[in-house]
Amino acid sequence: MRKIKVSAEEQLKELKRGAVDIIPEEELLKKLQKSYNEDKPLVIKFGADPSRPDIHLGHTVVLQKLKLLQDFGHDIHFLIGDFTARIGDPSGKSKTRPILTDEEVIANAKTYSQQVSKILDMEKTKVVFNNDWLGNLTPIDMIKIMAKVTISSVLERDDFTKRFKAQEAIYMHEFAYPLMQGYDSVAIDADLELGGTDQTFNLLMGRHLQKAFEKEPQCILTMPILEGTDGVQKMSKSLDNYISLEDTPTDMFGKMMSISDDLMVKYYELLSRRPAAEIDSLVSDIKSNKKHPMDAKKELAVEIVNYYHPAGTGEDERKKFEDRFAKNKIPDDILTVDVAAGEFKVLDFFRDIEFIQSNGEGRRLIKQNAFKFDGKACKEETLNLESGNEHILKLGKLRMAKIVVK
RNA sequence: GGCGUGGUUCCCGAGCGGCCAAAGGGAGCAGACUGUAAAUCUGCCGGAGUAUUCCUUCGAAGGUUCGAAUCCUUCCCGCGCCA
Repeated sequence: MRKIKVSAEEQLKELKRGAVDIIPEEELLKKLQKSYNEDKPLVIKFGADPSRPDIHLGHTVVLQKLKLLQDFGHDIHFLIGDFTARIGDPSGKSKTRPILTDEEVIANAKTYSQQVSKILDMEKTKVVFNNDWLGNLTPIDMIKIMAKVTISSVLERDDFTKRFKAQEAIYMHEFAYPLMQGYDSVAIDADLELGGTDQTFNLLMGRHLQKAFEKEPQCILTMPILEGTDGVQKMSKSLDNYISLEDTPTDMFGKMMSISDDLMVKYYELLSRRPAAEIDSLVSDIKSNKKHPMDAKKELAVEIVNYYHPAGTGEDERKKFEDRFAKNKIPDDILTVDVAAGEFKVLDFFRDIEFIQSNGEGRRLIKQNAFKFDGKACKEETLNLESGNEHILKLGKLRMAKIVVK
Protein backbone atom coordinates (compact mmCIF):
# COMPACT_ATOMS: atom_id res chain seq x y z
CA MET A 1 0.00 0.00 0.00
CA ARG A 2 1.24 3.44 -0.84
CA LYS A 3 2.16 5.80 1.96
CA ILE A 4 1.88 8.99 -0.04
CA LYS A 5 -1.42 9.09 -1.83
CA VAL A 6 -1.92 12.73 -2.71
CA SER A 7 -0.07 14.34 -5.59
CA ALA A 8 2.68 16.87 -4.88
CA GLU A 9 0.78 19.73 -6.49
CA GLU A 10 -2.30 19.03 -4.44
CA GLN A 11 -0.31 18.80 -1.23
CA LEU A 12 1.38 22.09 -1.89
CA LYS A 13 -1.93 23.79 -2.57
CA GLU A 14 -3.32 22.68 0.77
CA LEU A 15 -0.13 23.55 2.59
CA LYS A 16 -0.21 27.08 1.25
CA ARG A 17 -3.60 27.80 2.72
CA GLY A 18 -3.15 30.31 5.51
CA ALA A 19 0.63 30.04 5.40
CA VAL A 20 2.67 33.22 5.43
CA ASP A 21 5.74 31.93 3.68
CA ILE A 22 7.19 28.84 2.10
CA ILE A 23 10.90 29.16 1.56
CA PRO A 24 11.64 28.25 -1.16
CA GLU A 25 8.42 27.11 -2.71
CA GLU A 26 9.86 25.45 -5.83
CA GLU A 27 12.24 23.46 -3.74
CA LEU A 28 9.44 22.18 -1.55
CA LEU A 29 7.49 21.19 -4.62
CA LYS A 30 10.47 19.20 -5.85
CA LYS A 31 10.80 17.47 -2.52
CA LEU A 32 7.14 16.62 -2.53
CA GLN A 33 7.35 15.29 -6.07
CA LYS A 34 10.32 13.14 -5.27
CA SER A 35 8.64 11.85 -2.16
CA TYR A 36 5.53 11.04 -4.14
CA ASN A 37 7.38 9.32 -6.96
CA GLU A 38 9.45 7.21 -4.64
CA ASP A 39 6.64 6.88 -2.08
CA LYS A 40 9.03 8.01 0.59
CA PRO A 41 7.68 10.26 3.36
CA LEU A 42 9.41 13.54 4.10
CA VAL A 43 10.93 14.25 7.49
CA ILE A 44 8.90 17.05 9.00
CA LYS A 45 10.36 18.89 11.93
CA PHE A 46 8.40 20.73 14.53
CA GLY A 47 10.13 22.01 17.60
CA ALA A 48 8.23 22.45 20.83
CA ASP A 49 9.53 24.58 23.62
CA PRO A 50 8.74 22.76 26.85
CA SER A 51 9.27 25.85 28.96
CA ARG A 52 5.60 26.66 28.52
CA PRO A 53 3.60 23.46 28.85
CA ASP A 54 0.17 24.92 28.25
CA ILE A 55 -0.85 24.68 24.65
CA HIS A 56 -3.28 27.30 23.52
CA LEU A 57 -5.15 27.99 20.33
CA GLY A 58 -2.22 30.00 19.03
CA HIS A 59 -0.11 26.86 18.85
CA THR A 60 -2.83 24.96 17.06
CA VAL A 61 -2.40 27.08 13.95
CA VAL A 62 0.88 25.34 13.21
CA LEU A 63 -0.20 22.03 14.69
CA GLN A 64 -3.07 21.80 12.25
CA LYS A 65 -0.68 22.17 9.35
CA LEU A 66 1.35 19.43 10.89
CA LYS A 67 -1.71 17.26 11.08
CA LEU A 68 -2.33 17.90 7.41
CA LEU A 69 1.18 16.73 6.58
CA GLN A 70 0.69 13.71 8.76
CA ASP A 71 -2.48 12.86 6.89
CA PHE A 72 -0.56 13.15 3.64
CA GLY A 73 1.64 10.38 4.95
CA HIS A 74 4.77 12.25 6.02
CA ASP A 75 6.83 11.55 9.11
CA ILE A 76 6.30 14.08 11.83
CA HIS A 77 9.24 14.55 14.12
CA PHE A 78 7.88 16.22 17.18
CA LEU A 79 10.99 17.60 18.72
CA ILE A 80 10.96 18.47 22.38
CA GLY A 81 13.59 21.08 23.02
CA ASP A 82 14.66 19.77 26.38
CA PHE A 83 18.19 20.95 25.74
CA THR A 84 17.29 24.31 24.26
CA ALA A 85 14.78 24.92 27.02
CA ARG A 86 17.76 25.20 29.26
CA ILE A 87 18.96 28.10 27.19
CA GLY A 88 15.63 29.83 26.80
CA ASP A 89 14.46 31.11 23.45
CA PRO A 90 14.83 34.86 23.24
CA SER A 91 12.29 35.06 20.38
CA GLY A 92 9.81 37.84 20.80
CA LYS A 93 10.92 38.37 24.33
CA SER A 94 12.55 41.52 25.44
CA LYS A 95 13.81 39.79 28.52
CA THR A 96 15.79 36.66 29.09
CA ARG A 97 13.74 33.68 30.12
CA PRO A 98 14.38 31.80 33.30
CA ILE A 99 16.24 28.57 32.82
CA LEU A 100 14.27 25.49 33.79
CA THR A 101 15.33 22.58 35.90
CA ASP A 102 15.51 19.09 34.41
CA GLU A 103 12.44 17.97 36.33
CA GLU A 104 10.37 20.87 35.08
CA VAL A 105 11.39 20.21 31.51
CA ILE A 106 10.47 16.56 31.71
CA ALA A 107 7.13 17.24 33.37
CA ASN A 108 6.34 19.93 30.82
CA ALA A 109 7.28 17.71 27.92
CA LYS A 110 4.82 15.13 29.14
CA THR A 111 1.87 17.50 29.42
CA TYR A 112 2.84 19.00 26.10
CA SER A 113 2.61 15.80 24.11
CA GLN A 114 -0.57 14.89 25.92
CA GLN A 115 -2.21 18.04 24.68
CA VAL A 116 -0.78 17.68 21.22
CA SER A 117 -2.48 14.32 20.97
CA LYS A 118 -5.74 16.23 20.67
CA ILE A 119 -4.60 17.21 17.20
CA LEU A 120 -1.90 14.83 16.00
CA ASP A 121 -2.05 11.09 15.79
CA MET A 122 0.65 10.28 18.30
CA GLU A 123 0.92 6.68 17.06
CA LYS A 124 2.38 8.02 13.87
CA THR A 125 4.38 10.81 15.46
CA LYS A 126 8.04 10.45 16.36
CA VAL A 127 8.73 12.25 19.59
CA VAL A 128 12.39 13.13 19.93
CA PHE A 129 14.38 15.06 22.51
CA ASN A 130 17.19 17.27 21.33
CA ASN A 131 19.22 16.68 24.46
CA ASP A 132 19.92 13.25 22.96
CA TRP A 133 22.32 14.77 20.47
CA LEU A 134 22.95 18.31 21.69
CA GLY A 135 23.79 17.03 25.14
CA ASN A 136 26.61 14.99 23.68
CA LEU A 137 28.30 17.78 21.78
CA THR A 138 31.78 18.61 22.96
CA PRO A 139 33.01 22.18 23.26
CA ILE A 140 34.92 21.61 20.03
CA ASP A 141 31.73 20.52 18.30
CA MET A 142 30.01 23.64 19.54
CA ILE A 143 32.77 25.83 18.27
CA LYS A 144 32.62 24.14 14.91
CA ILE A 145 28.95 25.03 14.73
CA MET A 146 29.62 28.58 15.80
CA ALA A 147 32.27 28.85 13.13
CA LYS A 148 29.56 28.51 10.50
CA VAL A 149 27.62 31.57 11.53
CA THR A 150 28.55 35.23 11.64
CA ILE A 151 27.67 37.57 14.46
CA SER A 152 26.12 40.10 12.16
CA SER A 153 23.77 37.56 10.69
CA VAL A 154 22.51 36.67 14.14
CA LEU A 155 22.26 40.29 15.14
CA GLU A 156 20.03 40.79 12.17
CA ARG A 157 17.37 38.78 13.83
CA ASP A 158 14.47 41.05 14.51
CA ASP A 159 14.31 40.93 18.27
CA PHE A 160 18.07 41.20 18.65
CA THR A 161 18.04 44.24 16.40
CA LYS A 162 15.34 45.83 18.52
CA ARG A 163 17.02 45.07 21.77
CA PHE A 164 20.34 46.22 20.45
CA LYS A 165 18.85 49.52 19.34
CA ALA A 166 17.00 49.91 22.61
CA GLN A 167 20.30 49.37 24.41
CA GLU A 168 19.07 46.31 26.20
CA ALA A 169 21.18 43.42 27.35
CA ILE A 170 21.84 40.52 25.01
CA TYR A 171 23.73 37.61 26.44
CA MET A 172 26.02 35.20 24.62
CA HIS A 173 23.91 32.16 25.44
CA GLU A 174 21.00 33.74 23.61
CA PHE A 175 23.06 33.62 20.44
CA ALA A 176 23.46 29.93 21.05
CA TYR A 177 19.75 29.29 20.92
CA PRO A 178 19.20 29.63 17.18
CA LEU A 179 22.40 27.74 16.51
CA MET A 180 21.33 24.79 18.59
CA GLN A 181 17.85 24.79 17.20
CA GLY A 182 19.29 24.95 13.72
CA TYR A 183 21.61 22.09 14.45
CA ASP A 184 18.59 19.98 15.33
CA SER A 185 17.70 20.03 11.64
CA VAL A 186 21.14 18.69 10.82
CA ALA A 187 20.76 15.95 13.41
CA ILE A 188 17.42 14.65 12.20
CA ASP A 189 17.87 15.40 8.48
CA ALA A 190 14.74 17.50 8.28
CA ASP A 191 13.15 18.08 4.89
CA LEU A 192 10.69 20.66 6.06
CA GLU A 193 10.33 22.62 9.26
CA LEU A 194 7.22 24.39 10.45
CA GLY A 195 6.83 27.27 12.84
CA GLY A 196 5.26 30.63 13.51
CA THR A 197 6.58 33.67 11.70
CA ASP A 198 8.41 34.63 14.86
CA GLN A 199 10.50 31.54 14.29
CA THR A 200 11.55 32.44 10.76
CA PHE A 201 15.09 33.23 11.73
CA ASN A 202 15.56 30.05 13.72
CA LEU A 203 14.05 27.97 10.94
CA LEU A 204 16.34 29.53 8.38
CA MET A 205 19.27 28.79 10.63
CA GLY A 206 18.45 25.13 10.30
CA ARG A 207 18.61 25.45 6.55
CA HIS A 208 21.84 27.38 6.75
CA LEU A 209 23.54 24.87 9.03
CA GLN A 210 22.40 21.92 6.95
CA LYS A 211 24.09 23.48 3.95
CA ALA A 212 27.17 24.22 6.03
CA PHE A 213 27.32 20.60 7.11
CA GLU A 214 26.81 19.48 3.53
CA LYS A 215 23.36 18.08 3.92
CA GLU A 216 20.30 18.65 1.84
CA PRO A 217 18.75 21.85 3.21
CA GLN A 218 15.27 21.85 4.63
CA CYS A 219 12.44 24.02 3.40
CA ILE A 220 10.51 26.11 5.84
CA LEU A 221 6.87 26.91 6.21
CA THR A 222 5.70 29.67 8.48
CA MET A 223 2.24 30.33 9.83
CA PRO A 224 0.83 33.61 11.13
CA ILE A 225 0.95 34.41 14.80
CA LEU A 226 -2.49 34.36 16.31
CA GLU A 227 -3.44 37.39 18.35
CA GLY A 228 -4.78 36.77 21.81
CA THR A 229 -8.27 37.59 23.01
CA ASP A 230 -7.26 41.23 23.42
CA GLY A 231 -6.85 41.39 19.66
CA VAL A 232 -3.55 43.18 19.81
CA GLN A 233 -0.76 41.11 21.24
CA LYS A 234 0.13 37.61 20.30
CA MET A 235 -1.62 34.91 22.23
CA SER A 236 0.49 33.97 25.19
CA LYS A 237 0.10 32.69 28.65
CA SER A 238 2.15 35.42 30.21
CA LEU A 239 -0.10 38.10 28.74
CA ASP A 240 -3.14 36.21 29.94
CA ASN A 241 -4.92 36.62 26.65
CA TYR A 242 -4.95 32.98 25.70
CA ILE A 243 -7.47 30.23 25.19
CA SER A 244 -6.00 27.00 26.46
CA LEU A 245 -6.84 23.59 25.10
CA GLU A 246 -7.24 22.67 28.75
CA ASP A 247 -9.85 25.34 29.38
CA THR A 248 -13.24 24.12 30.49
CA PRO A 249 -15.85 24.17 27.74
CA THR A 250 -17.56 27.11 29.44
CA ASP A 251 -14.37 29.14 29.64
CA MET A 252 -13.45 28.28 26.12
CA PHE A 253 -16.83 29.34 24.81
CA GLY A 254 -16.84 32.49 26.91
CA LYS A 255 -13.40 33.52 25.82
CA MET A 256 -14.28 32.97 22.19
CA MET A 257 -17.31 35.21 22.62
CA SER A 258 -15.27 37.99 24.13
CA ILE A 259 -13.12 38.56 21.06
CA SER A 260 -13.73 41.47 18.74
CA ASP A 261 -15.43 41.10 15.38
CA ASP A 262 -12.25 41.85 13.48
CA LEU A 263 -10.38 39.24 15.40
CA MET A 264 -13.15 36.75 14.80
CA VAL A 265 -12.49 36.90 11.08
CA LYS A 266 -8.85 36.04 11.69
CA TYR A 267 -9.79 33.26 14.03
CA TYR A 268 -12.06 31.84 11.37
CA GLU A 269 -9.25 31.85 8.86
CA LEU A 270 -6.69 30.30 11.13
CA LEU A 271 -8.65 28.05 13.43
CA SER A 272 -11.73 26.86 11.63
CA ARG A 273 -11.61 23.61 9.73
CA ARG A 274 -14.31 24.62 7.34
CA PRO A 275 -13.50 24.88 3.64
CA ALA A 276 -12.00 28.20 2.61
CA ALA A 277 -14.92 29.03 0.30
CA GLU A 278 -17.42 28.68 3.11
CA ILE A 279 -15.45 31.02 5.31
CA ASP A 280 -15.15 33.57 2.52
CA SER A 281 -18.87 33.67 1.95
CA LEU A 282 -19.51 33.90 5.67
CA VAL A 283 -17.22 36.91 5.92
CA SER A 284 -18.94 38.65 3.05
CA ASP A 285 -22.34 37.93 4.59
CA ILE A 286 -21.21 39.63 7.76
CA LYS A 287 -19.98 42.64 5.83
CA SER A 288 -23.25 42.95 3.95
CA ASN A 289 -25.26 42.59 7.17
CA LYS A 290 -26.78 39.33 6.05
CA LYS A 291 -25.34 37.66 9.06
CA HIS A 292 -25.06 39.04 12.57
CA PRO A 293 -21.44 38.94 13.72
CA MET A 294 -22.47 37.53 17.06
CA ASP A 295 -24.12 34.55 15.41
CA ALA A 296 -21.01 33.92 13.39
CA LYS A 297 -18.98 34.12 16.55
CA LYS A 298 -21.22 31.66 18.33
CA GLU A 299 -20.86 29.22 15.47
CA LEU A 300 -17.11 29.45 15.61
CA ALA A 301 -17.15 29.01 19.37
CA VAL A 302 -19.28 25.90 18.98
CA GLU A 303 -16.89 24.52 16.39
CA ILE A 304 -13.82 25.10 18.51
CA VAL A 305 -15.33 23.75 21.71
CA ASN A 306 -16.52 20.66 19.89
CA TYR A 307 -13.08 20.00 18.57
CA TYR A 308 -11.30 20.01 21.88
CA HIS A 309 -14.11 18.57 23.95
CA PRO A 310 -16.55 15.69 23.35
CA ALA A 311 -18.87 16.21 20.40
CA GLY A 312 -21.99 18.12 21.30
CA THR A 313 -20.32 20.09 24.09
CA GLY A 314 -20.21 23.15 21.88
CA GLU A 315 -23.96 23.18 21.34
CA ASP A 316 -24.54 22.69 25.06
CA GLU A 317 -22.29 25.59 25.86
CA ARG A 318 -24.08 27.74 23.35
CA LYS A 319 -27.37 27.07 25.10
CA LYS A 320 -25.87 27.76 28.49
CA PHE A 321 -24.34 30.94 27.20
CA GLU A 322 -27.59 32.19 25.73
CA ASP A 323 -29.48 31.33 28.90
CA ARG A 324 -27.01 33.11 31.02
CA PHE A 325 -26.43 36.27 29.05
CA ALA A 326 -29.42 36.72 26.77
CA LYS A 327 -32.09 35.37 29.11
CA ASN A 328 -30.23 36.21 32.29
CA LYS A 329 -30.77 32.79 33.76
CA ILE A 330 -28.52 31.48 36.44
CA PRO A 331 -26.42 28.57 35.23
CA ASP A 332 -26.92 25.47 37.33
CA ASP A 333 -23.27 24.59 37.60
CA ILE A 334 -22.09 27.70 39.43
CA LEU A 335 -20.00 27.68 42.52
CA THR A 336 -22.21 26.87 45.51
CA VAL A 337 -21.13 27.47 49.08
CA ASP A 338 -22.83 26.66 52.37
CA VAL A 339 -22.79 29.51 54.85
CA ALA A 340 -23.96 29.94 58.40
CA ALA A 341 -27.13 31.89 59.17
CA GLY A 342 -26.85 35.27 60.82
CA GLU A 343 -24.21 37.88 60.15
CA PHE A 344 -22.60 37.50 56.74
CA LYS A 345 -19.49 39.45 55.87
CA VAL A 346 -19.55 40.00 52.15
CA LEU A 347 -15.90 40.98 51.78
CA ASP A 348 -14.62 38.02 53.78
CA PHE A 349 -16.74 35.69 51.72
CA PHE A 350 -15.53 37.01 48.40
CA ARG A 351 -11.98 36.82 49.61
CA ASP A 352 -12.42 33.23 50.72
CA ILE A 353 -13.62 32.15 47.31
CA GLU A 354 -10.95 34.32 45.66
CA PHE A 355 -13.26 36.59 43.75
CA ILE A 356 -11.26 39.48 45.12
CA GLN A 357 -7.70 39.91 46.30
CA SER A 358 -8.19 42.57 48.92
CA ASN A 359 -10.94 44.28 50.86
CA GLY A 360 -10.13 47.47 49.02
CA GLU A 361 -10.93 45.82 45.75
CA GLY A 362 -14.21 44.55 47.15
CA ARG A 363 -15.25 47.93 48.53
CA ARG A 364 -14.44 49.52 45.23
CA LEU A 365 -16.63 47.01 43.41
CA ILE A 366 -19.49 47.52 45.85
CA LYS A 367 -19.18 51.26 45.51
CA GLN A 368 -19.33 50.88 41.75
CA ASN A 369 -22.53 48.88 41.85
CA ALA A 370 -20.86 45.69 40.74
CA PHE A 371 -22.19 43.65 43.65
CA LYS A 372 -25.60 42.14 42.95
CA PHE A 373 -27.50 40.26 45.63
CA ASP A 374 -30.27 38.18 44.09
CA GLY A 375 -30.11 40.38 41.04
CA LYS A 376 -30.27 43.69 42.86
CA ALA A 377 -27.39 46.06 43.42
CA CYS A 378 -26.36 45.95 47.03
CA LYS A 379 -24.21 48.42 48.91
CA GLU A 380 -23.97 46.57 52.20
CA GLU A 381 -20.75 44.98 53.41
CA THR A 382 -22.56 43.00 56.09
CA LEU A 383 -25.81 41.13 55.58
CA ASN A 384 -28.11 39.21 57.84
CA LEU A 385 -29.09 35.82 56.48
CA GLU A 386 -31.93 33.56 57.50
CA SER A 387 -31.37 29.85 57.41
CA GLY A 388 -33.01 27.81 54.71
CA ASN A 389 -32.64 30.51 52.06
CA GLU A 390 -30.54 30.49 48.94
CA HIS A 391 -29.04 33.57 47.38
CA ILE A 392 -27.20 34.41 44.21
CA LEU A 393 -24.26 36.75 44.58
CA LYS A 394 -22.72 38.42 41.55
CA LEU A 395 -19.65 40.54 41.32
CA GLY A 396 -19.46 42.15 37.93
CA LYS A 397 -20.58 40.18 34.94
CA LEU A 398 -18.47 37.10 35.34
CA ARG A 399 -18.03 36.33 39.00
CA MET A 400 -21.08 34.54 40.29
CA ALA A 401 -21.75 32.27 43.26
CA LYS A 402 -24.67 30.72 45.07
CA ILE A 403 -24.88 30.54 48.83
CA VAL A 404 -27.01 28.16 50.79
CA VAL A 405 -27.76 29.39 54.29
CA LYS A 406 -27.64 26.63 56.87
C1' G B 1 40.29 48.52 33.39
C1' G B 2 38.91 54.09 32.76
C1' C B 3 35.04 57.69 31.91
C1' G B 4 29.95 58.64 31.37
C1' U B 5 24.95 57.30 32.19
C1' G B 6 20.93 54.67 34.22
C1' G B 7 18.01 50.91 37.75
C1' U B 8 10.72 54.08 40.18
C1' U B 9 4.59 50.68 41.64
C1' C B 10 1.93 44.80 36.37
C1' C B 11 4.57 47.43 31.77
C1' C B 12 6.45 52.16 29.73
C1' G B 13 7.80 56.53 32.04
C1' A B 14 7.88 61.52 35.17
C1' G B 15 9.60 62.92 39.97
C1' C B 16 15.33 64.63 42.11
C1' G B 17 14.75 66.79 50.47
C1' G B 18 8.51 67.70 53.12
C1' C B 19 2.43 69.35 49.25
C1' C B 20 4.75 61.44 47.18
C1' A B 21 1.53 55.64 47.58
C1' A B 22 4.52 58.80 43.95
C1' A B 23 2.46 62.87 37.30
C1' G B 24 1.16 60.86 32.46
C1' G B 25 0.24 56.70 29.23
C1' G B 26 -0.75 51.41 28.56
C1' A B 27 -2.76 47.04 30.65
C1' G B 28 -6.49 45.52 34.20
C1' C B 29 -11.28 46.03 36.90
C1' A B 30 -16.24 48.25 37.44
C1' G B 31 -20.46 51.37 35.71
C1' A B 32 -23.23 53.57 31.37
C1' C B 33 -24.05 52.12 26.23
C1' U B 34 -24.19 47.08 23.81
C1' G B 35 -24.01 41.64 20.99
C1' U B 36 -19.99 39.16 27.83
C1' A B 37 -17.79 42.66 20.47
C1' A B 38 -15.32 47.17 19.14
C1' A B 39 -15.46 52.40 19.86
C1' U B 40 -16.85 56.09 23.44
C1' C B 41 -17.80 58.33 28.29
C1' U B 42 -17.23 57.88 33.81
C1' G B 43 -14.93 55.89 38.14
C1' C B 44 -11.23 52.79 40.42
C1' C B 45 -6.44 50.94 40.08
C1' G B 46 -0.11 48.83 47.06
C1' G B 47 -2.31 46.84 51.96
C1' A B 48 -5.48 47.54 56.61
C1' G B 49 -9.60 50.73 58.36
C1' U B 50 -16.33 53.97 58.01
C1' A B 51 -12.44 57.76 58.51
C1' U B 52 -8.91 63.18 59.06
C1' U B 53 -5.01 57.58 59.99
C1' C B 54 -1.45 53.80 59.92
C1' C B 55 1.75 50.08 57.44
C1' U B 56 4.85 48.36 53.13
C1' U B 57 7.12 50.12 48.37
C1' C B 58 11.01 53.77 44.28
C1' G B 59 18.13 47.95 42.57
C1' A B 60 20.56 46.23 47.88
C1' A B 61 22.67 47.51 52.54
C1' G B 62 24.18 51.30 55.67
C1' G B 63 24.34 56.72 56.90
C1' U B 64 23.04 62.28 57.11
C1' U B 65 18.40 64.79 58.47
C1' C B 66 12.85 66.60 62.58
C1' G B 67 11.83 64.40 57.57
C1' A B 68 14.75 60.74 51.80
C1' A B 69 12.39 57.76 45.72
C1' U B 70 15.09 62.38 46.07
C1' C B 71 21.59 63.92 49.64
C1' C B 72 26.22 60.77 51.17
C1' U B 73 28.98 55.83 51.38
C1' U B 74 29.61 50.89 49.84
C1' C B 75 27.86 47.00 46.89
C1' C B 76 25.04 44.56 42.74
C1' C B 77 23.20 45.00 37.67
C1' G B 78 22.18 47.32 32.55
C1' C B 79 23.74 50.53 28.56
C1' G B 80 27.35 53.72 25.86
C1' C B 81 32.21 55.54 24.74
C1' C B 82 37.45 54.73 25.28
C1' A B 83 41.18 50.93 26.12
